[in-house]
Amino acid sequence: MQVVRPEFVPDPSLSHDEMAALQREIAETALFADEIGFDTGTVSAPTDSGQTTLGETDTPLVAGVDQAFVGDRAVSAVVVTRGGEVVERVHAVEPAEIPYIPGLLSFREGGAILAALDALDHDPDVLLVDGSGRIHFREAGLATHVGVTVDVPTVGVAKSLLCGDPERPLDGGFPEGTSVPIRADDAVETAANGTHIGDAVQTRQYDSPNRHVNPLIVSPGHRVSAGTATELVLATAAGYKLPEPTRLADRAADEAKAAVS
DNA sequence: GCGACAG
DNA sequence: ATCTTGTCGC
Repeated sequence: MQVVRPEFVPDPSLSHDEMAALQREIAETALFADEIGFDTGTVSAPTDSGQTTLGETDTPLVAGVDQAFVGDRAVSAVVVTRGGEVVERVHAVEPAEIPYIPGLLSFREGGAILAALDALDHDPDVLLVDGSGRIHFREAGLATHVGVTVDVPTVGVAKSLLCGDPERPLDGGFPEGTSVPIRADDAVETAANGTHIGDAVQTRQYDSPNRHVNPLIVSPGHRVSAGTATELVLATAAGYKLPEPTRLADRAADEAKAAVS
């Protein structure tokens, strides 16, 4: 898939202020409401009702995106799935021009992700990107930046909270299948306090009282609402904390990294 | 100045 | 993200 908005391709040579300014533009261009070309109810993980039904060419393509690093190089892997089955896997290696800076992650990893997406033969209906989307200081996290640049629906799937106020403490997690709203606070400079910017989502939980799993932090990237983002993550989870497309991309990134090392 | 911060 | 063995609990 190709870049649709060249002006938003992450440029690592920009100053921090210019990066922040670009993110504000991206956030204004982003759509945090549903504009997806498929039915959320048709999305599923492998372990649901057996395997994929014969020839489900109508089932949406859900891709997982994840990165690994080798020295100063970023390895981005994209795994496209349909009904829980792998349809395509690609990866790209690009130099990581700048260090990790909270709030500016897309300028470090974005280039490698766009390169990997460019190598794709299939055009995913939605991308599950590791990191934040709308849950970001300027509502323009990695998932939002990538989604707006290629104009494809994206969901941010993070393992920890960057900013925002969870409606309830996240420590200890919640019952499996549950989600808790995360609202904008003073750290989110572009949104009014209280705005629903994402959810803490419990894709997995233990039954025993002396062991628990912390929730995933899910937020809209582009062209999806908070509710749909959470729904998609829960629908593609298959017994593990990470949704299946993300897990597969995780593994693919590690394998590609090993091959590059 | 202090705190807080995805991957 | 990455560096890494054992270890606690199902």
